[in-house]
Amino acid sequence: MKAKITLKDIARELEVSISTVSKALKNSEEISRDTKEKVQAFAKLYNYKPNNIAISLKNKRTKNIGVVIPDIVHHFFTTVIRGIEKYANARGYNVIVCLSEESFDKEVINMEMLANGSIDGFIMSLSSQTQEKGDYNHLKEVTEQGIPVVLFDRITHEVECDKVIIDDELGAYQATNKFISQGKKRIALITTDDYLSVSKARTKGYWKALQDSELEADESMILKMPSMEMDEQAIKNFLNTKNPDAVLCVNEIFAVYSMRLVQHKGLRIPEDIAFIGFTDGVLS
Amino acid sequence: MKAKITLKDIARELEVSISTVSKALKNSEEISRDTKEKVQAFAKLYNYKPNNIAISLKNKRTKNIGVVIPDIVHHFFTTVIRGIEKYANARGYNVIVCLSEESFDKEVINMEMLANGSIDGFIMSLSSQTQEKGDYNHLKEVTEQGIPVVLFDRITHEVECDKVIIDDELGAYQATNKFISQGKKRIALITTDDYLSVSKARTKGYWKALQDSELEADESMILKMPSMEMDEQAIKNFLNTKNPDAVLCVNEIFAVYSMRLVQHKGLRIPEDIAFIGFTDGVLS
DNA sequence: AAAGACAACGAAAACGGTTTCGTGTTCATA
DNA sequence: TATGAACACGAAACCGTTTTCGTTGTCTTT
Repeated sequence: MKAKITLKDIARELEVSISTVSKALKNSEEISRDTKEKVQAFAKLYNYKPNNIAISLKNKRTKNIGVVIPDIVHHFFTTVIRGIEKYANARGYNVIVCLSEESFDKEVINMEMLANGSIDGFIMSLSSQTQEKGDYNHLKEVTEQGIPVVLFDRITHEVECDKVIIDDELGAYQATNKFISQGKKRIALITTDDYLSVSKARTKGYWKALQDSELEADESMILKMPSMEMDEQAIKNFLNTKNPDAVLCVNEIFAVYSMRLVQHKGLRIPEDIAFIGFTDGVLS
Repeated sequence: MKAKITLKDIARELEVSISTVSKALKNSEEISRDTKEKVQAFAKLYNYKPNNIAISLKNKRTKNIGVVIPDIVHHFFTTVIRGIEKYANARGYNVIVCLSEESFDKEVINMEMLANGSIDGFIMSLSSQTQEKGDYNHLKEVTEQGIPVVLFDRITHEVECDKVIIDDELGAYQATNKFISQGKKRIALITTDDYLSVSKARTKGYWKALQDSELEADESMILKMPSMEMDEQAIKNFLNTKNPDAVLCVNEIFAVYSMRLVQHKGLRIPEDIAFIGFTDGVLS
C-alpha cells in the first residue's frame, strides 16, 4: 500500500521548500526552468495529485453540488440527475445525491449536512411533505448564507432562488383542449392531492380549459388520489360511475393502470375512451 | 446574508482561545462549567456548525462514499443507490454519484477525481467498456492506496476487493429448467455480447441447463445483440427463422420488445411462446 | 512557608495546500 | 564602487478544526 504523496514529501526529497514545489507545479514564472523540470518530473513519477480537501478548505469552494430529491427510483428524477451529472462533470464538479424520501425531516437534515461546507450549491425538488407543510425555513437559511439554490419541478415561490419548471398548467390546458377538439364530452382528471405543486398546476390547467370551452367543468369528474400508492379500486369505481370518454392523468402510473382497467372492460382506446398521461417515461 | 460562524469568531467574541471553544463545545472535562455554558449558549444562539471540510482535512476521512455506475436511468441501479443512500445516511455518510455512461475513460476520470481525498470508499459497477477492455488498473491503484472498493453486479475477479453479485448463472439455469419442465423444446436466448459479466454468466447458466437435459443445446438458438441499442429487426429475424417456443432474455427491454413482436404476429403468450426476462423492473 | 496537586485555560502544531511578502544573489548601470 | 533591478527561492500566514502540551493561579499539605 503506497500512500498518497504530498507537497511536503516532494519538498523534503528534493530539498526545496513547499512553496517552491507548489509554484513549480503551477508553472509559476518565479521558479527557474531547472527547478520546475525537476519538480514536475518527480511529481509525475510519484503520481502526485493535490488533495481535494485541502484545496477546498483553502479556496472555500468544494466543486461539489448537492442534489436533493424526494425519490430516485423514478424515471423523471434519474433523467434530471443524469443531465446534472453530465454538465457538472464536464466542469469538474461532483454530484452529491441526497434522498428526502418525501420526508420533510430528512430533507432538512440532508440540507444541513451538506450546507456545512460540503457543497457549493443546491439543486433540488421538494418533498411532498415539505410542500404539504409549507415550511421552507431550511431553504431560506441556506440562501441567506449565500449558498445558491435552484429548485426544479416541485418548487415553491416562497423562496427567492432560481427555479426551473415545466409549464404544467399550460400542458394540462393544451391536453384538455386536445380532447375537446376531438369531440370528447366527458373529460375526467385523475390526480393526486393538491399539495404537490405539479398536480395543482395540472389540475388548474385542466379546469381552465373546460371553463374556456362550452363544456361544463364538473368537480366530480376529478379523482384525487390521497397518496402515490395505487388504489385500483378507487380508480375502478371512479371510471365506472363517471363513465368518461377521455381521461387526463397527472402521471404515467395512473394512466397505465386506468388503461388496463378499461381494456379489461372491453373498451377501445382511444375510440371509446382516450387517455393522456403526463411525463414520457419508461412506461409510455 | 449572514456568513457561517467559526470557532475563531466565537473565541474572539467571548475573549477566550480557540482551543477553549473547541473543547467547550465537545463538553471537555478541562473546561469549567461556567465557560462551557457560556460557549454553548453562544454557539446555539448563532447556530454554529463545524465546517465539514476542515474536519475532513484533520481527520483524514470525509464521510463521503463514491458510487460509480454505468447508468442511472435504470431501475436496477436506482434501487441500489436508494439502498446505499439509506444505509449511508443513517451513519452520517453522504453519497457522491458518478456516472461512467458505459465509458472506460469516464470511469477512470471519475475515480481519480474522487480518489484524491473526496471519498472514503467506492461502491461501483463496471462500465461495459471496462469489462470489454479488461483493464482494471484504475481499480487496482485505488485499492493499493488503501481505499476500500466494493464491486456489485458488473464485477471482475481480477481485483482484490469485496464483491456483491446475484448468482446470474444459477438464475438462468433455473429459468431454463422451468421452460424445460413445461415441455418447451425450442428454447432461445436473447443476450448481449459476452463482455458484460452478467450476460456471460446468464448465458452459461442457460447453456448448462440445456446440456443437463435431453434437449440439444444449439448455438444458433442464441441471439447476441452487439450493443444495448434496440435492434428490432434483428430480433424479428431471429424469432421468425428460429421459431422458438420459449425465450429467455437477459434483460427486461429485450423481453418486452420481443413479446410485442410475437403478439403482433398473433401468437399467444405463454401458450405458443413463453418468456422469462431478467430483473423485475418497472417494465415488468 | 515551601512544595506539590489540581483546575482552567492558552499556545502551537498538525492536516495539505495557496499566496503574499520578504531575502539573498547576481548582474548591469551610473 | 555603490545602486538597483531582476531572478530564484523560502518563511510564514491562512483556510477551520483537533489535540497535545505547556502555563498559569489557587488550594491543600507538611
